[in-house]
Amino acid sequence: MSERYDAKAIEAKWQQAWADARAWEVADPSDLAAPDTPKSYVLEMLPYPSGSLHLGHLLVYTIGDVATHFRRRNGMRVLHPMGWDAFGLPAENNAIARGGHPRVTTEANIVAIRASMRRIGWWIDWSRELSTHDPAYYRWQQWQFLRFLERGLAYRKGAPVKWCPNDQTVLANEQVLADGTCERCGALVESRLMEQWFFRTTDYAQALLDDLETVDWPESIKARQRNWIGRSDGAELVFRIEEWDEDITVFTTRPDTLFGATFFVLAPEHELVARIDSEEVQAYVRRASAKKTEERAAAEEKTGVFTGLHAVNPVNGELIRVYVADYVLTDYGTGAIMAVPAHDQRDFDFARAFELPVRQVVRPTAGEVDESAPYLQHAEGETLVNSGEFDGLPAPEGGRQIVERLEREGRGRFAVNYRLRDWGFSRQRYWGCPIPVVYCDACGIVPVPDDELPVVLPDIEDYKPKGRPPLAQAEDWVRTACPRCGGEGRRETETMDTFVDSSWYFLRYCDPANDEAPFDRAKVDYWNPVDLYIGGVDHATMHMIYARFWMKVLNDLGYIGFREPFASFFSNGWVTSGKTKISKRSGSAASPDAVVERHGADAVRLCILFLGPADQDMEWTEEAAEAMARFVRRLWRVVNEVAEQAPKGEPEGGALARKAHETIAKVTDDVGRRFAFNTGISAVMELVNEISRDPGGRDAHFAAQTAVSLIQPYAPHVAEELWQRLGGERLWEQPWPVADEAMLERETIEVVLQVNGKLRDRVQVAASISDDELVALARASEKVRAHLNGGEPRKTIVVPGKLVNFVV
RNA sequence: GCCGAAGUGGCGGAACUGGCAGACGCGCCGGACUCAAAAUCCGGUUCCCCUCGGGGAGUGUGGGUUCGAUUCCCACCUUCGGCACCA
Repeated sequence: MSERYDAKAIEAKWQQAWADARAWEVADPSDLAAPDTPKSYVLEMLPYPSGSLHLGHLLVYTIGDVATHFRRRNGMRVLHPMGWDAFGLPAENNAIARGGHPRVTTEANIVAIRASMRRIGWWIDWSRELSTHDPAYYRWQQWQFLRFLERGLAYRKGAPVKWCPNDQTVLANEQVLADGTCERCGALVESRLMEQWFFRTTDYAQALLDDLETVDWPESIKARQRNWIGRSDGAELVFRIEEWDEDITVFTTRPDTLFGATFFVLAPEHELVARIDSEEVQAYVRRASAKKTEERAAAEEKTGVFTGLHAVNPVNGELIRVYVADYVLTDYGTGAIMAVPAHDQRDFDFARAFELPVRQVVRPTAGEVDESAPYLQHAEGETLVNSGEFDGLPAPEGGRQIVERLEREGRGRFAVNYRLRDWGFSRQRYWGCPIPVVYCDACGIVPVPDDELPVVLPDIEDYKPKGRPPLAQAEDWVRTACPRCGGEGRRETETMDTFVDSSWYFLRYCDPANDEAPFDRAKVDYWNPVDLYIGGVDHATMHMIYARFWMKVLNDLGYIGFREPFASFFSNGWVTSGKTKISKRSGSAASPDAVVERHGADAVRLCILFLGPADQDMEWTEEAAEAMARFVRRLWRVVNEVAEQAPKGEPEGGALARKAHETIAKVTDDVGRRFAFNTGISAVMELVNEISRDPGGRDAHFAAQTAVSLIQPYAPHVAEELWQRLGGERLWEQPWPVADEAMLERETIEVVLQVNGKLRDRVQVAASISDDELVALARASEKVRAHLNGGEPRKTIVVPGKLVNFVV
């Protein structure tokens, strides 16, 4: 009998061996321009060190780790680094609530998480570790910001912004959830007019949309980004306000309905509305702005007020009434619309409430028109009516011709509108990267010179925002000489959104110690784009859009040679542990530390991937962890038996050897191409079951070596130990096994014999059998003959290697 | 409303380009080893009929293509996720 399996001892032993060999570090090739081996950059989204590791981390980093091992052993130079998204609100709020500097708590968390990660045995190149709160890192972020600023890609403007009253800071649009609450804390977000820093993401809206075609991402993630960018094709049309003789542009996707515009609406926040000298109008505007965005959308009845003004329809000169109504949004399109109640539900509702005319201008070619609802179709089958010279044209064509005419008259043009808006990135909080500018009364906004970077975040006493950013307390820090005129200047007291930190961190891993530039272009161009990016869907529209935007800018500025950061993306599922019974012994809920302590790292790594497909949500259960611990023990026992009993040497090509080769083919496909980790593990379990039937027998040694080698990416420690017991050395350096195709061909295969599609018999035949021989063999089968009833088949279907089917 | 994903045993889930549906695991049932229990090992486990051999039904529903459909096509139902007074 072999000795008891001791996970803790084996895992510690091999982790020490790898550390001694510095096995997990990866060097750049000696010639970056002509690399010796293919590279692969495997990256998971960097963790936020606000607490300790959780089961979600366990999944993400184990997926990346398995991919890392697999690619490494397939002869690739694999970069698999780790870093810390250290800035951000939770650390700061925690500091406010419990005292202590956010840096202290954050760094303590990093120490703990790093220890957990090492205990799990992830194959991470710790020599490239970075943290976003390190001045050596954010120095270069400030440097890049200044390059953006020079090109006008970072700018300041006063704009209505989303304000979280709980976190006392501005939020980016992406950080506000659909129900109008803060993505971080859940508080209802307000709208405020504030001076803010923005990045010009809208300049890149079309590129962000187009380049989605070039990346290998799940369709659902691409769809979310398309949705978020929200391209609409239509036209901008110019209406004149008759009383003021002033032009207002509207955006519409339905220029074909222009003759049906029977009134005109301005958003309450539209700049012209403030100039309307009417107490009734201004009272309405005040009421509307008091309402939350959410209430506005939920309102059953359309509300609004007539301004007394009239707009001139550019296509026919018709005068229509101008209303102010809050169903028109200020931040989409131009904040003004032409209202076509006959063909738009919202305009129809408003027209009903205010008894405005409804004029149908698009008719279906066949069928009756229902006057009680707007007619919304817009296709070749629909034709224009009541539209002057354009009558009878198909709707889309009519729309084109209307815009073309207005274009000639200077009253319109084809236009594209995006839902995407510029990224507001300044935050009125302490724990973030300082924005390196100085305000000077004489010179305005003055960038801090490159050689004075980094602008280091100063220590302060109280992190709580009190109507001004907490950094304003650091008066000695704020007061500084203007870099341009030397006069009195004040430093920017707002900090950057943490999404800036995570927009380029994957570049820094390629050259983490560089103190002369953010990175060396040759190194970054060698490793990037990231070949496999792994993370949660929750970052599909924030981080993943910002990082793409950042790369496009860096490419345009000539700092990098690629435009997309993430060539392929794997979106991992959520892990829950709701139903897990908390063990009385451990006394704590399912945390990676606790489950690793109970079951060992190998079992836990296997378990998280065996629970189900890694891109779907899953539930962690103690039963599942026990099951995988059981498998590891079984593997241990079976392989040890093989090591003691089975003859070594070349495989003899028996059934077990064949099974081993089949398993190689299956696992290679599952890990390498399909990311089907659960079925890959199943295949190895199946092989181990086979071996256990006769652990001293023919081919058992080879089969055991194969099983151990294949399970190595999942359970590297036990695999290493067992490999050694089977007589091998340094499994981590062994090439990934290759299925012997010739053997798979050589052996016999099972062929299914059918009559009329029904299974009648099975025969084992040589894989090399010819179709004719196979058919003859099938005819000879008594079971088949019984169903042929002595007759001749009408048709014979042969699927090579699979079946013969006689149709009678 | 628009966009996306998914419906398979008691459960998690397999079935890669149309070819033995239910791999692998959990749970359950039976057995071995134990004074006993735990652990471990062996066998069984979609449902319904059947005396053994076996037969019939079956992958959300209804059609279709095909010798053959979980897989392809059409229509529908349900669930989950994203976006949305977006002009």
